[in-house]
Amino acid sequence: MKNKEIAKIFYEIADLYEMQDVQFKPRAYRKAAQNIESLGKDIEEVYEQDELGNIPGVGESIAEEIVEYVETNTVERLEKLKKDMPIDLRSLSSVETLGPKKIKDLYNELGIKNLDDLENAAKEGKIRHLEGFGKKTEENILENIAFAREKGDRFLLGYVLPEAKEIVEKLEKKVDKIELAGSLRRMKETIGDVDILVVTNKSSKIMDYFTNMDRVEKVIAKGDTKSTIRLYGGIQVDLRIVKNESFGSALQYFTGSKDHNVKLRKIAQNNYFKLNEYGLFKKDARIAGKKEKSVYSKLGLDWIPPELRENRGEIDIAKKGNIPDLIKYDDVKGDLQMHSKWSDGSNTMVEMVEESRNIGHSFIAFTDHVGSLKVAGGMDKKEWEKQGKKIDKLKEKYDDITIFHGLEANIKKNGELDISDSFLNEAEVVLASIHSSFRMDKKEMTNRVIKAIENRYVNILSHPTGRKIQKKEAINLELDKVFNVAKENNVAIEINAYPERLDLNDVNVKRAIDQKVKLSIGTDSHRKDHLRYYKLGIAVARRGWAQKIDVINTYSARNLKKFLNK
DNA sequence: GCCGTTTTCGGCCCGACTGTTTTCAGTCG
Ligand SMILES: Nc1nc2c(ncn2[C@H]2C[C@H](O)[C@@H](COP(=O)(O)OP(=O)(O)OP(=O)(O)O)O2)c(=O)[nH]1
Ligand SMILES: [Mg+2]
Ligand SMILES: [Mg+2]
Ligand SMILES: [Zn+2]
Repeated sequence: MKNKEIAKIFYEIADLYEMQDVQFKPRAYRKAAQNIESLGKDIEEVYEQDELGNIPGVGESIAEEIVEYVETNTVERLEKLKKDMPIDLRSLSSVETLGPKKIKDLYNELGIKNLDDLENAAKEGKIRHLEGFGKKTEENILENIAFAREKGDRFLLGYVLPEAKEIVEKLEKKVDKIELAGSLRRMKETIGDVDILVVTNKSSKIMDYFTNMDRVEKVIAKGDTKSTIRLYGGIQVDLRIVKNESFGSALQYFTGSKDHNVKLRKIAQNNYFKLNEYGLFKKDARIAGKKEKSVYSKLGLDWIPPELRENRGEIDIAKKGNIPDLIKYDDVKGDLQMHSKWSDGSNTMVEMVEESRNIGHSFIAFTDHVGSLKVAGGMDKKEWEKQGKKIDKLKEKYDDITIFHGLEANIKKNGELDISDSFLNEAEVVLASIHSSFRMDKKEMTNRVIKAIENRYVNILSHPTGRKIQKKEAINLELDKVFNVAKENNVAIEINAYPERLDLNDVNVKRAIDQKVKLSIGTDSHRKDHLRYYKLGIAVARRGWAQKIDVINTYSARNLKKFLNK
């Protein structure tokens, strides 16, 4: 898949055009880049089918450049732009307060190309003399370079969410209303910062409190309606305060995404309205603002669940009144992947069951590793049967939760599973997954996975693409073929809910839904506190437009048994 | 550069905070 590479090229072109003060092209290139990134389809396939023009935001000239890249591995336009501006734009932009205009001036006036150049110039006091710069600007730059150097990737949803909720709890008692917004409310898999919306009439007091909390490393900005802080550990938090009359429109604004907002505001314009965080206005009259729902309805749209607000077609569907009833966070009745001490988990089965009951699950499956995966404590048949005896006891002990005795088998290089049929036949749930030989030709890999799915004992294809966010690329797989075969064989595709996996991801869930293949949520818990991550799985399902019927975890234990006894 | 139930050419979202300015540009949300 060259989607990411190509998107990166177009983002870079956008940035370079922006520095040259070229109008609107940056927007066009960014939009194309985003749509290529979230295509959910291999762009080379689209190229082969000669359908590049069907990608939103891709017109004649960008399509030509995609062709150019696929065929020559380079895009002339970018090479030329880079020659004119041979600087490390990425690292310079990562310095807070440095944007395209300042970076351009710094290069033109002082020849600054990278962070080292920047640091030297600032230390030598050269920057303060430039027009539009000053002493304070120079000091800020120097201060921010250090953070830019150590700043890492975006944060994982599963790890930020609890921290964000802690901050909300601290503020909650002091304000009238509070809500998480931004990418956290949209439940995006990675999070750039924490965005919090508040209603209060004691704005300056709250801002004082917010900017003086424990763990605040730096106050980046502070005003009456908006402040930004950075906590130790690098997480940035934005706080926005509005009056109650604007709560709904502010929540709409602050939830985003940016592109979703821009499109809504365009629709408002077309209706001779104006939309901003303070409300929807007809002339000077506020016709919506208190409730988010009325902002959408006054624009002629269904209310859109935050998870869908990525400007990937949801607005057109809302206009037609066709937003589906997505799976809800309390629709899921159980967890279909977890490990215990019997393989590589760190809690006992009793502890896992107790915690699952606390969560409110009505069924769970133990899916400990079996077979050749010895590093993960892979059990042989005898040991797994011993585990079964224990599970029988647990089944007797607990009458409020159904426990399935499952297993996670490995898909060998040739597509066979690494345990015998008689072993597979004993399990109530069979997960199949790839744990080795990740690098294979796309066709070979697809055949390998399909062969596993066609195994009559397999119920769930687990962590189907093997990606780990920011750590490991997805395997080469023709997902559409895999989904098709899975559907025919009554195999569910997993949404692995572990924070760094989230595999399938949102766009691939959408493709699965389109093919009507069933989905299974499993936390892949290796400790009892991982069990809470099932909500991340639901979030991914929602972001992929899944409804209740698409997800087998919403079945009653009875109906789930039927599905598993295929 | 892209796009269209107001357009195939003329627009392209709208506002807060900071530092540099003497009325606003740049960056960010
Ligand atoms: N109308 C409008 N809204 C914006 C713009 N930039 C940001 N917003 C809104 C929508 C965003 O979801 C929200 C919060 O901004 P963030 O920069 O934190 O983005 P977001 O949380 O979506 O993603 P993140 O994970 O933080 O990178 O503010 C903009 O340029 N125009
Ligand atoms: Mg954010
Ligand atoms: Mg933010
Ligand atoms: Zn494991």
